[in-house]
This record gives sequence, structure tokens and C-alpha cells, in this order.
Amino acid sequence: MTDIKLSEGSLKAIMSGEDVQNPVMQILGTKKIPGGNTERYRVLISDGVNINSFAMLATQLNDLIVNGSLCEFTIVQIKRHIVSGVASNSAMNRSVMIILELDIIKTGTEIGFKIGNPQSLTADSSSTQQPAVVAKPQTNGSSTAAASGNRTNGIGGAGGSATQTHPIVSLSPYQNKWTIKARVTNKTPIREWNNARGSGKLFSIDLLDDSGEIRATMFNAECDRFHDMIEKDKVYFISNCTLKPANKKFSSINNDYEMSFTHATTVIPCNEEEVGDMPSVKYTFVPLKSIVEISPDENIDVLGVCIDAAELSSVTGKTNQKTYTKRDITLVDQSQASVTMTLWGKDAETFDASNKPVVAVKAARVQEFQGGKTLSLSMSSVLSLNPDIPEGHKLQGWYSNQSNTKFEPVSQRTGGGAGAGGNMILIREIQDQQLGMGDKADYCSVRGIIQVFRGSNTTYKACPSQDCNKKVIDQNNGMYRCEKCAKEYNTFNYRLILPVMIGDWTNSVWVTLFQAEAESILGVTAQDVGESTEDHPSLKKALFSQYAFRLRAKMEHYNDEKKLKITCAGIKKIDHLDLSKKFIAEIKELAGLGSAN
DNA sequence: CCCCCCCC
Repeated sequence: MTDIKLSEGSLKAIMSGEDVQNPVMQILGTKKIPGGNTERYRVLISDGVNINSFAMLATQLNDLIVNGSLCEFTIVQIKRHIVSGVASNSAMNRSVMIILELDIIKTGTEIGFKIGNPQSLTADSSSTQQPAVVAKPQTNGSSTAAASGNRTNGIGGAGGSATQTHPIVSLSPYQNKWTIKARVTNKTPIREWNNARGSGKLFSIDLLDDSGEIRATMFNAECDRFHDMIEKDKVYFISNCTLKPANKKFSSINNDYEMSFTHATTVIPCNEEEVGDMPSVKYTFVPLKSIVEISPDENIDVLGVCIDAAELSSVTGKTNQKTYTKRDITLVDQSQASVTMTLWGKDAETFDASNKPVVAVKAARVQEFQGGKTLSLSMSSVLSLNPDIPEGHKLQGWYSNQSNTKFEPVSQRTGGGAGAGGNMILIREIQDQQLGMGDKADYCSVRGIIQVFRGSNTTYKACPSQDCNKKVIDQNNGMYRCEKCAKEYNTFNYRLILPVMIGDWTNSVWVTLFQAEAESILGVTAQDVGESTEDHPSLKKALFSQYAFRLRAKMEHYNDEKKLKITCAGIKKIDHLDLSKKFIAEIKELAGLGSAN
């Protein structure tokens, strides 16, 4: 027998809206809830007298299921929970208990049996010990009307306790009789749109409660009605909105749905007392190292120490002539990676990196730049400096103990080596993986031997002005005309465009090398090659040398013909000793030899 | 119903 006592009757009390502190219960089973993009688990939980099969685990506790900590018979103490709208016995059938925080008191294997003979709470609630219960009395005067049931008509008065609102995670398009109590964690300015499908204006907000978050958008009339009223960081009761599946591409908000306000929507500000301990941001941080795996245009939450910040600069938009202020900052974290993140406008102007602040960003946009990944803040991003959150303090503590840590730069454009973002592949795999077949360029790295040079016409006469490099036209009078600069010069620079065939044991491909990489391989300057009247001898010397090539593959269209164009975005010498060590380690691990771990 | 979010 066990000496642990379950909190008998606590489930009944909780589901009736009573405030029960730290009840001890037993897990009798867990089950993954099918559908949806978010992994979510339902738990069968017992207090020794009753079983509740309408309990769910907040997603931040999913790990406990995955690592087996919440197996059958586990005894837990529930430290924090919420219940969806309950006020009457009849509503119990539909209410859901969400476990937000728990401690494991004893593992399931230690216990090994079901305690007591608990009966289903929902199937037979009339026969259980207590009569019908109503929600605990409210603290303000407007409670009488509100306490009569699971309200279907939005907020009646300004009342409403936590037990009478619905958790955000419980919202779905299939049920629209709900009221949420949520904090506005972000609010966009009004934006107007005009496209083939019509025009209008809108703004959106991000809403957060203990259970989760959701984005809400206000169009046209609702845009006018709510824009001035709704304030960032304030808490509101909101009801009567419509829900639809969220398009993940445009938001990092962790919810499969998003809501639109309608003419029927009501929004009531919470008074101070009602706000309670409503959380103020919910992050799902991505380790900086993993950013290489994330597709461009996705939004992610990141946390890092800012170890460097560039000067403020300004850029002009490509499509409009607007000037934007920007500042690039560098973040590092415990994954021993660094990333470049661009701040814009006011965030850029006011940013101060002098004290190496911890920076948290909700919804930073992932971008690809020359094969590396960078981050950029957008309209929907929220920047927070030295946030008062456990992860932030932990990171700060960790960083203060680092001295010579080398950070893998995920934003670096060249990365010929096998480092982060290197995705070292075999040359055959360029075809196998259909690299370059999509709309965007694909990057990869290969180890290849230079097998063939195109020996002649490897240089061209380029515009001498800074950063132009366009081909100039020899006017045959000592002057060279650049069409791009619309100018004539009395000089030019030679530049290299060097097609080479590189191969490994699986295949060969033609790759175009440009100035820097070509000079590095040849060991001579473009000028030398250009001025040489015959094929430069350096070409022969470089033949059969081996490098790690960073490649960029993209489909190019010439008239009706499509052709895969592969250019070199960087090269790196191969450290054969180091590489051999890596191979040996891999072989050992594959063969199950030695002590890899 | 938007989904623009910038520059190398």
C-alpha cells in the first residue's frame, strides 16, 4: 500500500468552479488528441473518488508525456489549473480542466495500481455525493445574472470570474458560445489593402491567457469600432467572434485557429481586480542553432544575449522610395550559435547594446541571405529587452560564465565546411534532392575535386567604379563604357568568371566560380589572368585540387530553355586530418564500436 | 476579407 492520500472530492469541486489548491491526484491514462498542428494530450485523472476524462495537459507539459513521466498510476500534485466555463451541473459535461503546472509526487511504476474505485464524474454526476453546485460567489455586485449558468450571450455585466470564462485553447470553429478573458500582447497599426479581391482596412491583436494564445483581426467596421478602444497590455472579456484555421505562415502565434471580430463581438475591459495574474507574454523559444533548419518567412520566438550591434543605417525600399532605418544586432545563446537580427525604425534607433542586454523577440521573421539565415523584426514582432523571465535570467547567468566560447554563425553567407547550415551532401544528391527546382535558390555544400577548367575567356573587363563590376564596352579609343553607370572610364578591372567541373565519387557538375573564389583557387589575381595572352598556367596547377564548395543552385530560363545554374558561394580548404577523424568517429558509431557516448 | 513587413 501507499501512504499517499489523494485529495478525494477535489475533482468534483474543481469542475464546479471551486478554488481548490494543490490537489493530489492519480493519472490513470493519457491519450494524444488527434488532429490539429499542435500536439496536445488528454489525461484520465482520478482523485480517488471521481475520474475526470475531460482533463487536458497544457502544451508546455507535453515533455512529461513524451519522456514517460506521466505514465499510468503516477501521483501528481496539481499546482496550477484552469477550468472552462462551468457554473451548473449540466454544463459539467462540456467543461474542460486544463492542467498548467504539476509536480510528480510518485512515479507510476513505484505505485503500480489504481487507488480506490473512482467513478466517472461526468456520466453520473447526479449520483455523486454533492448536490448541484454553482460557481463561487463573485466579488462584485453584478453577479446574480451571471451566476445562472454557462452564459451564452456574451458578457452580461462587467462581471465574470476566471471560472466563467473559456480558456483560449478550448476555442474552435465548432462552438461559438464562449467568453474569453485575455491580455492583448500585441496590437498592429491600421493597415489598408487594395487587391484583386477588393479593398478595406484592418488591424490585428494577439490575445493571451493561461492556456494559450490566439490572433484576432478586425476588418473595416470592426476596425473602426475597436481600434481606439483596445489597448496593448490590457485585459478584456471578449465574446462572439468567428474562428477559422490560422495560416501559420503569417504568425508565430501558437494556435491552429485565428479569430475575426464581427458586428456581434463584445469587448469589455477587465477591472484591476478581475485581471488577476493573467500572464503577459508566452514565448516558444527556438535555440539559435536550429534557425538553420527553419524555412524563410516563418516566424519564431528567440532569446539571446546581444553581443554586438552595428551602427544605425538607412535603406531605401525596392518597390517604393521610402527610407527605412535599420540596425543589425548579433545574438548568441546556449546552443553556441550566433545570429544576425535586423531591427527597424524606433527599435533600431533606441537600441543600446552597451550592456549586452538579453533580447527576447516574439515572432521574429526568418530570412535567407546568401545561404545563411538571418532574422528580421516585422510589424507583428514584439521586442523585449532584459525580460524578467526565467529563461532570460538563466541565459544571462550562462553567458556571464563564458569567456572564449566560439559561436557557430547561422547568418554567415559562406560556410563551405561542415558547420551549421553546411548541409554537406554528395554531388549526386543535387539531382536527387531536386535542388534549385523551386522558386528560390537552394544552397548546399559538397566536397569536390576540380576535374575540368574552361581554359579561355575566363575574365571580362569590368566597370572600375566601386561595387559595380558590370561588364564595360571597349570603345576602342582607350575608353570603356559602363551601361549601368551610364559613364565612360579610361580604365577597367579584370574580373573572373570561371566555370569548372567539380566531381566526387557520385557525380560531376559544372559550377561557376566568381572573383574571390576563383582567385583563391588559382592563387593569382584576376588582373594577372586577364593580362596573360595565353591560358594562365595557374589553371593547370589548380586542376585536381579538392575543396569544400558552398553551392547555390537555381533554375535559369533562357528563352524556352530551362537550365540548372550552379554558382559557388564560398570555398574552404579541406582539413583532411580533421575530416578523417570525423569519418572514423562516424564509422565507429555506425558499427556500434567504441564509446561514442 | 489581410498576409505588406523593407537593405545587403
